[in-house]
Amino acid sequence: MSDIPGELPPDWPTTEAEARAVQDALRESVVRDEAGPPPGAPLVAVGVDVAYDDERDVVAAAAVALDADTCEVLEETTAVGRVAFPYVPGLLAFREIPTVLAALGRLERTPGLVVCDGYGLAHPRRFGLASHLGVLTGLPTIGVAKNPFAFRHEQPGPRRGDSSPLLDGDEEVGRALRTRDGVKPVFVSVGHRVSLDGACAHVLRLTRGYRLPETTRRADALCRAALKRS
DNA sequence: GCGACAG
DNA sequence: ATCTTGTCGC
Repeated sequence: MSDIPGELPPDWPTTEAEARAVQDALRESVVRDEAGPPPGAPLVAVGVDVAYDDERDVVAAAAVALDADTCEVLEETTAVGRVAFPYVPGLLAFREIPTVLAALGRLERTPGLVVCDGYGLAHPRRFGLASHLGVLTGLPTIGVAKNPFAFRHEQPGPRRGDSSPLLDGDEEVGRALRTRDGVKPVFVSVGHRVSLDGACAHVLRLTRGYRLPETTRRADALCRAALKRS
């Protein structure tokens, strides 16, 4: 087994006020001055995602480890749990991380990079899901979101690889990155221990013929399947 | 105060 | 996220 803590810290919050306090306490632990794994070198890239059944109050998470060079699947794990937190914009981590951590903890390999669904530093308190998961595991993480959340951006150029800054006021908190010619961009932000340039480079490298990187596509498919089987 | 708002 | 059929296009 990898040495990822598969369980939650003892102070895991149950109320919105506690959750915001946890974010404020942990946000300074985000490491921003590491370049992260060099794009192009051998890398185990892990995608994580979560699916919900609010009727049954069930949540399923998946972690899929890929060879970043070939996108070959190396390993897949899942975990099922109870929905422990409502969806509140800005507090997504508290809804997703418990089950994601359980799935990650079942991985044999240690991820070189974790690709999350959502945001990292592009967050009202600069501590979105990807940053939170990074701080809890110590792993390099990035966030790839399908929507710009509350942030502004100019339309990037039309070609794959074109990008424009994602802005909170005048601060660049992420990037709108075109992964396919003429297709709506994805929104990339730093989670932990990776630069923004590196994050975008990895996203492009992990994207093969679809808008979303293979890591998130695989994780999305797997957690949905795990939810049905549960 | 009101609306918008990752998944 | 999830509810949901067909449909247009490469």
